Amino acid sequence: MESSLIIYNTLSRTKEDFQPLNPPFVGMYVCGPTVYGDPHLGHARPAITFDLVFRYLQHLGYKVRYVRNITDVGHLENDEDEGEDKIAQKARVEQLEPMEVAQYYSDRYFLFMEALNVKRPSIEPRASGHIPEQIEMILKIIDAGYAYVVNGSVYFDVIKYNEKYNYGKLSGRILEDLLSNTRELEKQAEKRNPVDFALWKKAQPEHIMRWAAPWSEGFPGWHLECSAMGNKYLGKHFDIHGGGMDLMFPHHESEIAQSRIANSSDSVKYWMHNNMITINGQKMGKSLGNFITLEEFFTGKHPGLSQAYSPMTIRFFILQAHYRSTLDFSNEALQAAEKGFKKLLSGIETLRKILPSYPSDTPSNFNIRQLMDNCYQAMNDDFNSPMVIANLFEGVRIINSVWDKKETISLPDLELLKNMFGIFIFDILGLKEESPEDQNDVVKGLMGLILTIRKDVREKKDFSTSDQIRDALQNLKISVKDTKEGPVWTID
RNA sequence: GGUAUCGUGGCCGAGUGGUCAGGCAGAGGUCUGCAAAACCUCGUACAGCGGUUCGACUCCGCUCGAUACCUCCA
Repeated sequence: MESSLIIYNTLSRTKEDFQPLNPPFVGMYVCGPTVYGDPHLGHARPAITFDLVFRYLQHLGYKVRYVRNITDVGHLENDEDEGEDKIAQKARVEQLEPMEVAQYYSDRYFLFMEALNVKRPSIEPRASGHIPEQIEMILKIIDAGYAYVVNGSVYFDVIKYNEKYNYGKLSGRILEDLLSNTRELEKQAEKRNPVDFALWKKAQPEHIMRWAAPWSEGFPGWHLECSAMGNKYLGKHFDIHGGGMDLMFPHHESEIAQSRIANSSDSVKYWMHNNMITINGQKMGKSLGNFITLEEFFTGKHPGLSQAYSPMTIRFFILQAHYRSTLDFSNEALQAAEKGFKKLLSGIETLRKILPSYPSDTPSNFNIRQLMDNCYQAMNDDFNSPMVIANLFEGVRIINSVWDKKETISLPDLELLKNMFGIFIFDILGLKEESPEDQNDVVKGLMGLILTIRKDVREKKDFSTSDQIRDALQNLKISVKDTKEGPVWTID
């Protein structure tokens, strides 16, 4: 395959040619959700970003194994929790088993991801199902001399690691700076150094989620699950690791360190990070209390929302920005996305009705091949979906012009255009038509009857009655447009 | 304070050393009984100040501003 795909690698801070380690196979690991709360807009961005990557790599012919974890081993939320496990705390509040909570929110996550037309990854491993692998990894790191045990907990020795390797090569951090910025807290008294991170934590008595390990009954450190599961399903060295920019430090930096020591090998060739979604310029996050759940978006039931937004509107909105840019949420921006998406969809409908121009040797007066090349070039340039969308809108303009008989299109070009729209809109961008309402036969029959009556009065030039019917339908959220081919109605 | 990313027209958002993003909103026009849709035309946009250059929104420096991460824990 001669794709000239280039990917921005956070590790080098440059765009690099994408050369898989073992073509045509590609291994991709993406940090998934912590299932302790309802999925919100912040979950949608990485899911859609890497869904785009997954889809495009597959389109190019790669055999992709895409692994996205489910973090169901509880983690702390913020300093208001007193060292209590995220999931365990929620469980106590709701009087549920921790795994019941994890199950519930995983299901919710899958449900909303499906609504966003995000493809299920090849493997969705759970951290709780990979405790032995994580313990094994810790043993390797201890054997290699880069971890130490204190009171049943195990910590990674960052200082020692940094003597030989570079702790900070991903995030641009410099260890000396990190050290000078840290202060001593009694909580971290077990650590030899504040920059060290936990591989295994001994569980406190109130901690519900716990597993037996050589050092104590406890639970694995947060960074470990991704390293262990990535290693298990993709091997020591794999192609792509993705996640949100907020995970770059310390999470991914620490993953690099652990894997390097445990596997005696670099773990990841290309690091990809999607940027954040902001709301009023601020990161959207649970701990900030400014997040809007996906369910609230879909139903419109949130004080900050002036209306409901469909899953495909959200998806289109996200794809209209490049994944490495911040994307600021507002009702205005989302409404613009909704209208733009509708325009794109109506372009597709028109495309289905278009016939090639007559006579059959009439040439097209525009270049479809060029348009398609532009789309591929945009995708090849670090997955530039906004550029693809811009070219699709150029396609919509052509479609409408041909429909209005203002431009001509040849049969081969028409086929090419249909092909292009199918590939880019549905296969690669993963958008789909939202059949807004399953109109039953009664509705269809009634509308047919009403529009026939309206047609009759229009022919008699009784426009006041005609407009009265149209206005009344509009009040019922039914729009009627009089086209050359007759009236067309849609439910808004 | 450190690290990183970024500051584009009313809004969202691409991109480039010297002709074009695109969407939404707005103005005018064509079409239409009207409306809608569609099509055509229209906007002294690139935070500020210097520098490099024949030429910078695009490269370099500084200033200002924004956001994320930088303590525990994940």
